[in-house]
Amino acid sequence: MDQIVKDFKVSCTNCTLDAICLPRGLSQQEVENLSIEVKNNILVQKGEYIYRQGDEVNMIVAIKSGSAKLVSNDDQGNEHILSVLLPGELIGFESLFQNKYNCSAVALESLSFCVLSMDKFEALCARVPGLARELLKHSSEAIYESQGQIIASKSSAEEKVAKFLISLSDRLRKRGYSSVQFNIMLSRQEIGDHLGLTFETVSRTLKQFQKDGFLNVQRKLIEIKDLQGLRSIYTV
Amino acid sequence: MDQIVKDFKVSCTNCTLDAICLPRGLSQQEVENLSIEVKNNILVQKGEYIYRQGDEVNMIVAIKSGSAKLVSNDDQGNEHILSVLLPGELIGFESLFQNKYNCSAVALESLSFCVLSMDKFEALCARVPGLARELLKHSSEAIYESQGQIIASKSSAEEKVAKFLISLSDRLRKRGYSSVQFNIMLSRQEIGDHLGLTFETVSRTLKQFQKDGFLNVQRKLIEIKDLQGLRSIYTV
DNA sequence: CGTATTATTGACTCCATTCAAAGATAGTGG
DNA sequence: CCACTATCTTTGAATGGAGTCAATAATACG
Repeated sequence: MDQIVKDFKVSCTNCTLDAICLPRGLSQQEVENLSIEVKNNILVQKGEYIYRQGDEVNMIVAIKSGSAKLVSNDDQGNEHILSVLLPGELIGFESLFQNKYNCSAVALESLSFCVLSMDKFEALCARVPGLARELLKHSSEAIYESQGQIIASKSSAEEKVAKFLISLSDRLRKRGYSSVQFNIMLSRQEIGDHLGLTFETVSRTLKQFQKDGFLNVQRKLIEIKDLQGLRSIYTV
Repeated sequence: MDQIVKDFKVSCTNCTLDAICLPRGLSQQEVENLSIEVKNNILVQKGEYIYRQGDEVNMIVAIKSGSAKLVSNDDQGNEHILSVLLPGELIGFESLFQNKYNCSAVALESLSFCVLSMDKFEALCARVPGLARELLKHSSEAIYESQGQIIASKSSAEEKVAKFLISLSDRLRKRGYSSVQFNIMLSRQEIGDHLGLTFETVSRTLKQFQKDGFLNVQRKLIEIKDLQGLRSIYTV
C-alpha cells in the first residue's frame, strides 16, 4: 500500500488542473516534456511565503491546492492585495521583466504549489514549442484581470464587494468547488486591502447584503442565497 | 532625391526606439529576422482606431510616433482609459488569451505604428529564439504597470494627478522629449476617465498645483516647475 | 463671426473614512 | 475545562473629500 502511494508521482500529466494550469493548450507530448522539468507539490503552511518581494526571480509558480494572496507592500506600511490565487493559477510573470519579484505570494491556508525554474526556460521552449505561446496567453489573461480590477476600482463599495464575491464564486465553480457556499480565506481587513476599502466598510456592506437577502455571512463563511440579485448590483 | 527617400525603408534595424520597443534584448541577427515580418509606419489621424474592442486579435502593435489611448467601453457608456501609449510601447497582448480584442486603441494625435502579424508568430519564434522571452517581458511589464495603477487607484485625487504627471514626464524623458514641458493629448474628461475622477476634480487639482507653484497649466500645455515638490505629494 | 466644445468655478450633497467603543472568536496556558 | 488575552468583527456618530448640479468663461473650429 505504501509502495503504491510512493510510486504515484504527482505530475502535470496526471494533474486534474490540466484544463486551467500551464498544460492547457499543449499536446500530450508537450505536457510530458514539460512535466519532466516541473517540480511538483511543494508544501507550505498558512502565512508562509512562496516568494518574497525583492527575491531574485527564478521561477514561475502554479498553485496546486489551497489559496494564496499576491501582495505588494508600500513604504507607508500599507498592504495591497493584488489578487487572490486559486488552484491552477500561475504567478511569477508579473516580475519577469526585471530580476527581482515586485510582490510577494503568501499562503492563505495550507497550500501546495508547483515550480517551473526559469533557468531551464529557454531550453525547454525548444522541446515544447507551444510553451511560449501558452505562457503569453496566461500573462495576457493576468493583464485582462488587472484591467478588470482597474475598472472595478472606480465603482462603489457595494459594487466592489458584489463583484469580488461573484468573481470568487465563478472561479471556485470552474474548479469544481461549491459556488454558493465557501470560506473566504481573507480577513475583513484583507478584503479591504484588496478592494480599496476600509474593513469597517467591508463589514457594513456584507451586513447590508445579508439584510437584502443576498447572502448569509458567518464570519468567514459565505453563503450566496441570491446570485442573480447580487449580480444585479453592478449590472444595469 | 526622391529616389533616396524612397530607398530608405523604415525598419526595426534602423529604428531609434530599439532600446524600448520589441527589438530590445534581441541580437542584431534576431532583429533582422524580426524586421522582415514587421510592417512599419502605418499612419492614422487623431481619433482613428488602431484596433477596436471586439475585432479579431491578429496583430501585436508598436507605437512608432505620436500617442494613443487604450480604452475599454462598458455597457453603461463609460470610457475607461487603461493606458496612455507613447512611442516604443507595445499593445495587443492584453487580448492574446482570447480571439477578440477586449479594448480599443485610439490615436490621440497623428500617429504611426508598426505591426507584427500573429499568424506568423509561431513560425517566427523558431527563427528568433529570443522573441518569446522578450514578448513575455513586455507582457510582464504591462502587468506591472497595471498593478501600479491598481495601487494608485486607492490614493487621493491629488496623489493620482501628481503620479500621472510624473509618470508621463519620466516616460517622455526616456524617449528624448522634454520632461518639464509637454502637451497632454487628453482632455480633462479623458484624464478623469483614466484616473477615476470627474473632470471637475481634475480641473480643480491642476489649479491647486498651479497655486502651489508646482505647475504652469495652460489648457493642454503643462510646464512642471517643481518636480521635487510634485513628487513629494505621494512620497512620505 | 457665431456656434460647439472644453474648461473653470461655486455651492451643495453624499458616500466612504475616521474615530471610538463594544462584542465575538480563536488560541494559550494553568 | 475555564479564564485570559489577542485578534477580528460589528456597530455608531461625526467628518471630509470627491461627486453632482449649475452657471459662466475660454477656446477651437467651421
